[in-house]
Amino acid sequence: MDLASVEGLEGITIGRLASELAMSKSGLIGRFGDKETMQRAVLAAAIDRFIAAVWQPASRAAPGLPRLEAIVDAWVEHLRSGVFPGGCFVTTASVEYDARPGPLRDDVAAAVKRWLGVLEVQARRARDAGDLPADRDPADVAFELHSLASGGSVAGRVLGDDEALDRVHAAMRRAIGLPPLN
Amino acid sequence: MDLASVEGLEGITIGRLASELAMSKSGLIGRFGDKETMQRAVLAAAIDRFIAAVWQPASRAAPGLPRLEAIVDAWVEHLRSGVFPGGCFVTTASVEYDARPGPLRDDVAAAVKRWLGVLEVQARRARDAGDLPADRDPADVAFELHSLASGGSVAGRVLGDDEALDRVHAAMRRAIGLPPLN
DNA sequence: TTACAGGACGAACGATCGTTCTGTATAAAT
DNA sequence: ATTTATACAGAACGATCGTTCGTCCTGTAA
Repeated sequence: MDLASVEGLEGITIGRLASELAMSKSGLIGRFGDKETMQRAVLAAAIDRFIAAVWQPASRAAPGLPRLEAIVDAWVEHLRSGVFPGGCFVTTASVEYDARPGPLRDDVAAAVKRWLGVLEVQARRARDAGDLPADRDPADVAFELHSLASGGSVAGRVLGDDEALDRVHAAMRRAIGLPPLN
Repeated sequence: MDLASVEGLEGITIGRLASELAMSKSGLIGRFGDKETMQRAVLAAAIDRFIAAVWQPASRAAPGLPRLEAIVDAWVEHLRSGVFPGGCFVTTASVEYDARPGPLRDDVAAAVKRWLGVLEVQARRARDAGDLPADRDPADVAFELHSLASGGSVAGRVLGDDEALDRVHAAMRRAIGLPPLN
């Protein structure tokens, strides 16, 4: 995962990864069968880590706006933590496969769709509870949050801008009608 | 540019590009010297195309909010046009090099910084004219617009969602306080 | 004591990578 | 008309790519 977050899933090389793991190429690939299966396993592992870091703690908050706020906080904190030295894994994979059909693209799309669904459900609950404007489309809210996190973290990384994630956080809170943090 | 927008700048291969251009490998690389110089030339050409498609028409609008609106409209239209079969070039390059130092990373960072500067200037003008709230940070506005365009277009591509750019457009207009389009 | 499954190894496969060198043909300059 | 420069083809280079092969070692079951 570390290697792929920097070089991309497509940038993983059996030879290099094997030497990084102090294994032989054949010993490594024997675990998965072929490279694509290994890439899918890496992606699945990274998604699990995201869920554990963001969804799991946030799911303890009350449904609706409180949970949405908890998600946003955990999300930004996850991006800030630097668990992946190369930035958000799914964003990297999205860019890599958005124009390249195949199982990996399907896996990435499924993961993004699932996450957007989670966000949309909470946005709808928030709207039904009166915590979001009645004319606000929950799917719009979900898509906007995802776009900000994805695009913002990439821009911050390439610029080397430490304040970027603060801006992302502020924009996400603004998107769901929460007041600035301070 | 077509090839790189799909496979990424790092995914360009001298052999493949040469055969796509019906040239020999040596004939192609002879033009640039080495691969990295060629990649930088491709990136520069893509940036020129972006400027021509987005900034040039928008620069005819009055400074401040009108110009910001023109930029947003042209920007979304540029993303919609599909000039690059693999999506926004600078976003792809940002993800590829955000964790990989070198001249290409520097080029990408410089381009993003320059564009954010353009957006920030117009946001400040809009704020000074009273078209944006006085407590709204122009740099925040610039960063938010960039994040939405970048992250939103990628998400839309990987999901195969045709409405995605409409959502991006709406979110960008919302970010600068403009009313929904209809 | 034997049989066998699983994991990992080193070696090798053909293919492709980026780069370099040499030769030739065309166009420009003298 | 002759020289010079440029553009490109062709061949070859060492390196690395993903994959496959046969072999060995270890641990468990019969």
